[in-house]
Amino acid sequence: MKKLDSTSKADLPSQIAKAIRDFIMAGDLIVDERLPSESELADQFDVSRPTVREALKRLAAQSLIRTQRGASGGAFVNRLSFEEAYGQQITTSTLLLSMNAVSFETACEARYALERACAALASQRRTDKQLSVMKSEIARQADADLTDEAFCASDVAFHRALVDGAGNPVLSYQLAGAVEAMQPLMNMITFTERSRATIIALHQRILDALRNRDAGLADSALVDLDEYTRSLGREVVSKRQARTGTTSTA
Amino acid sequence: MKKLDSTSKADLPSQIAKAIRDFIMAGDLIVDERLPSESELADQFDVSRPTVREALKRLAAQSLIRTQRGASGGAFVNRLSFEEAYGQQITTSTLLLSMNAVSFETACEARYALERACAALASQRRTDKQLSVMKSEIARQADADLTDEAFCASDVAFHRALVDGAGNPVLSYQLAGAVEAMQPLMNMITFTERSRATIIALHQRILDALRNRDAGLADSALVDLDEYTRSLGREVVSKRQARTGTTSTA
DNA sequence: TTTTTTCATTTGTCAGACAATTAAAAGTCT
DNA sequence: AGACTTTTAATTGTCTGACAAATGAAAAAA
Repeated sequence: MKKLDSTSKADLPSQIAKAIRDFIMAGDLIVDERLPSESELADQFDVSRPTVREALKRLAAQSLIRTQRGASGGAFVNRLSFEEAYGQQITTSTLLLSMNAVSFETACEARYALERACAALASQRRTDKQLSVMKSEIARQADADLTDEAFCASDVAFHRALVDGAGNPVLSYQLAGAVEAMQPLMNMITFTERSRATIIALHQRILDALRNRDAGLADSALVDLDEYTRSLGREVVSKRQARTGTTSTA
Repeated sequence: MKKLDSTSKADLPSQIAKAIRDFIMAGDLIVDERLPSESELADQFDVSRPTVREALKRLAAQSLIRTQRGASGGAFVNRLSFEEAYGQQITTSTLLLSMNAVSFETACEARYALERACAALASQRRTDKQLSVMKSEIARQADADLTDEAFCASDVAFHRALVDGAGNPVLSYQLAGAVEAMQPLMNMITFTERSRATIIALHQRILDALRNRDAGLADSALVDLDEYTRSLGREVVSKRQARTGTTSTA
């Protein structure tokens, strides 16, 4: 049924995990189907149960399977939900950004490039509900008592509504990772009263454009927001360099 | 140092993995730093070594750590490469598309929306090397003996060069997942001689536009390619429905 | 000093055991 | 018969202990 490559130098759990993963991805195991028990798998692959367990844990870490204890328990092929996929994407993106020292400029550019693509679609398809979410987030952002973190969170919610306005779950999924992963970077930026007002005004321009289904205005507002966000980032970086003399970009 | 939430109902390896992952993501463990040995971790978390091992395997499955045997071996924080991130993104995206029955239309729309965003940047930044890659892929696609799979692979290579032309690794990373994940769907489409010629002509238009740094022409060529790809998809779906009477969208 | 050997450390794998959980089967009462 | 309770078997979760394999470092020999 399943076979291992005995010539491979990879450790056994990896090989077993790969074999099962290939099985699932090829469609030989469908969603909610039960895998053989750990003991049976151990027999099939001719390894011990702990080895099989490690392989299953690897798959569980990727949300490919879920396990259940009990009489009719076992490992089941998991229907990957968009939510779980978000989580993984965010984890991966966050690490990529933090470890590969992607510059704020690069991350910003990618984010707004994707958002502009969404805005073009959203200007056609946005629902009233999404407009009202954006409106209420703008109202929240105007609260002077808001902490920087809360301001950023509201910002994320606003942009999320914008992205969802495109009505394309694949785009929402792709972008969610980028936006969320950028939040630690965004949090490092200090939002003065003046910069908050500027951002809110730009948000309002985006909202108005979407309300009027004007893709061109939405795009130009996003371009301006892109440029403004980058200038804020540059400011923070230069200030820090002046203060510490470091050249880190992370 | 590290603590577990004893009130959580999640299994121990999950909690341990989360604790270590949070440690890494917070920057308390930097790249290439060595984690305590499995025995030491077992003592710290007050669990047995196999339990720790399962936790480490989960992290290894996410490419967060790598392990090495031997005297000075152990688990080390892994520098997540874009390549590894690609792999994970592709796995996740493929499963999402295959299991959540995203329609061909939706996937197509997302893909070309992202590509158009890249093309705008690529028209400014593309290098001669990327242009030559695109040119040679077009030449390959003109070979009538090419199998459909090889044609698709060449198509992916062409679009990859286009995306890389944007010079933004974050965008490349985001899009790689979408494009690769769509390949199984694309492979299902039968490419007639006529459709191949049409696609090649559109590729040529894109190449010419990028060569002349004309963002507008590149965009309109991609819009046309988007529309043409979707029409091919609709054709295949309607033919299949007529033949089998199924209404599946996957 | 250079090479070889030995050794301690660490992960990889295994075997076996017991606990916790759960659904189904068996039993019991009305 | 039907509803409820108890038992039971299956399965994963976790632990203990052990040995193999790899590997770098220290010790010994040339």
